[in-house]
Amino acid sequence: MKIPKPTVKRLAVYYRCLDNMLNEGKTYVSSKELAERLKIKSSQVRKDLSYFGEFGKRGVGYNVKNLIAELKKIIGIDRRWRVVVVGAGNIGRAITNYPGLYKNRFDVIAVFDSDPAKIGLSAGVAGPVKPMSDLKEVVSSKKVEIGVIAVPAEAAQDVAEQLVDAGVKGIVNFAPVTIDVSPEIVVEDVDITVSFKTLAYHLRKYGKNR
Amino acid sequence: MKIPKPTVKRLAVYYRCLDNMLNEGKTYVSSKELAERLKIKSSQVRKDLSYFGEFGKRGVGYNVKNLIAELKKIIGIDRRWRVVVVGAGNIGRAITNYPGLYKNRFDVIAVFDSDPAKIGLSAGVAGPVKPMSDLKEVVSSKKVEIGVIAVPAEAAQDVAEQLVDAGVKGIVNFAPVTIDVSPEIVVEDVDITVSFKTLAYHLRKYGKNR
DNA sequence: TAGATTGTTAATCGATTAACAATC
DNA sequence: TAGATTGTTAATCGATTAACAATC
Repeated sequence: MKIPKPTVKRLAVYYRCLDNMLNEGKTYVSSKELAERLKIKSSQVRKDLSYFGEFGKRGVGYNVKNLIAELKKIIGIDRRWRVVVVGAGNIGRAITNYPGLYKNRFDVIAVFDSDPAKIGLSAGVAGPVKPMSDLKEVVSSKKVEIGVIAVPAEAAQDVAEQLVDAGVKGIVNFAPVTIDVSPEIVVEDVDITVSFKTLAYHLRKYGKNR
Repeated sequence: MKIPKPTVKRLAVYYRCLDNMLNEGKTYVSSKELAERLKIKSSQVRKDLSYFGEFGKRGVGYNVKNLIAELKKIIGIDRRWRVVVVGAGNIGRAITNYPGLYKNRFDVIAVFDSDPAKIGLSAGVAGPVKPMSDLKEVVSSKKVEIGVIAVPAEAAQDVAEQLVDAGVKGIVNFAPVTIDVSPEIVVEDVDITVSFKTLAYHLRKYGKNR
């Protein structure tokens, strides 16, 4: 069955929300409660989940722990993923040491940079920064599936090609350019400034109406 | 006229792409070229722009410089915005020192943290980390419009309330919880792990088909 | 049983796309 | 003029929502 793209994004949101609810001590939750917390409709929640199976009990709701476990399987985080980061600048280092990534089962196992001055500097959890010449060896020997591009726009395409050549299957691209790779590689683009710009757009609009 | 939400997001994408094209020395661009670069349809580009005016010349295309200027006005970045960051951890520091933010006309003017051990440490471009007790004074005296939440989930709601109380009009929330503020405050949620999870979902799916 | 909530259908709503007259 | 590309309409496609029978 074809899954709507927005549904896939929301699965991660449900997972996060349920995790918070579990911490609050909730054992059961209804689609209504979940929807209210996320400011969406309860029928949306039920529809999204229904693409993947029947996880609730009529009249009762969903068992929080159980639904979390099911979502882990659906999202693909019932296992750990190995990640390398290219670029030891602000973004690269923040990603590498972001506890939320490890918590969500992504292990950054190495950080690379082309700047000789940065090689050997500590990159926190991922040990010292490694030279680009080590990339291929590390990716293949450690069976790394995901590469993160955290370099300036000019270098992004070249880094993308090196990552693909080294053998990663997916790329998270923080560089502000569209990269061009073969279609079997999954690419997720993240532009940190987009949310600020969207905010500016809405703030401006509100201002105009006053 | 009602503007589709996806259109607003794409405006920022067009802006970024045109900026890259300008750097490549392009003076005119057609909707076809822009669309190919972004892997969308040319009619989508034209439709999106048509909500805001007529910016092209039939038979010729769009003047790159001119379209950039128009998009700046539409998005709301024909002026600079003042930003404060709360949380001097990995994410807070990366946001503060991210050159792309400054380039896109967002000025981080101060960083705050509740941890006494972090007060006074350098936060790069924004000077030393300030205590939360200074937040209200700084926001009002410097006329700050945007607040960034870069604290752990548990502290996010409290920080959101302090930011609103201090007078910000919009919030970019990096904490992995939905925050609850009065509806005239514009909130953009950013979850860094979502793109990794979406990647995991697609990688898993591809694997299954093999 | 009575009350609650699921899973699913069908209707509605919103976004994308093709097509083409207008016009540079 | 001939060729190209816009701006816009109308058709299509996809996502959300309301409604309700099923059932815990």
